[in-house]
Amino acid sequence: MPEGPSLVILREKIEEFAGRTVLEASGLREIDYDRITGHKLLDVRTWGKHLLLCFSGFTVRVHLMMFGSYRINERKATNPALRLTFANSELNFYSCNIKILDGDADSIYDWSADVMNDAWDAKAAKAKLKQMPEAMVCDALLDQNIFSGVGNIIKSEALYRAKVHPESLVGKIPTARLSKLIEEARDYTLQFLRDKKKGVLAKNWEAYTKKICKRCDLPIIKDYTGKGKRRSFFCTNCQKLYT
DNA sequence: AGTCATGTTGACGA
DNA sequence: CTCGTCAACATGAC
Repeated sequence: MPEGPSLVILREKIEEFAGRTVLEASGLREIDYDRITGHKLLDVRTWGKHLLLCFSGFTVRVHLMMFGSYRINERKATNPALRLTFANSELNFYSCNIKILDGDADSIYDWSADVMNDAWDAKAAKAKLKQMPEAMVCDALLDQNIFSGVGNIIKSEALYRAKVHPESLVGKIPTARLSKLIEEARDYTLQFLRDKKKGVLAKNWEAYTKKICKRCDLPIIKDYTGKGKRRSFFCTNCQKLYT
């Protein structure tokens, strides 16, 4: 379920809960739910794949990890990791990592690292990449401190669109090509959001899960790349390997 | 039924 | 200390 755009969709669905007071907080995790109970939800934000429920002086971070799900004014059969009960409404988060962070979200998060955020700063991303020349670019794209919100689908799509092989070393990629990749990461992430809303996400994949390269008709390679050994889909003919 | 997957952290041993 | 590997969490599609 969760790459950055999916979290934006979640945020948009529950934004209307901002301003309401939590009558009761409960769930399966080992956190202090009582700290939330009785407080007014001030804002709903996201930072990459993090959903941030903002209260005065603290922030509840919800991370859906790989299998997380949620229900709004509905319940699944299983117990939630977090349930927030409001007057006549409730939010349920299942199989999520839940953490209460001290302080306001603005003091914790660097919004310019979030590919989904208006404050996204491509130059800052490039500067961070320059600091890790020996890293494989497939790993760098999944680094949430650089490309917060980018996940494994966006990784393969951005690399394919920028014509860069996933196992390329960051420091060996020509600077113009690196800028192109950063731009594609941002642009495809925004397309992901539009496509998902329209229900055409998978239809517009050009590399992820594909078998044949639409550009050259040669096979798309599926391999587990980088330190993370995460699956990558790429065309060795169209995507240049910089080493 | 077994395998795999849009994610991340922490333990452990070499 | 650091690196790599594995385990853990947990759900649903095929």
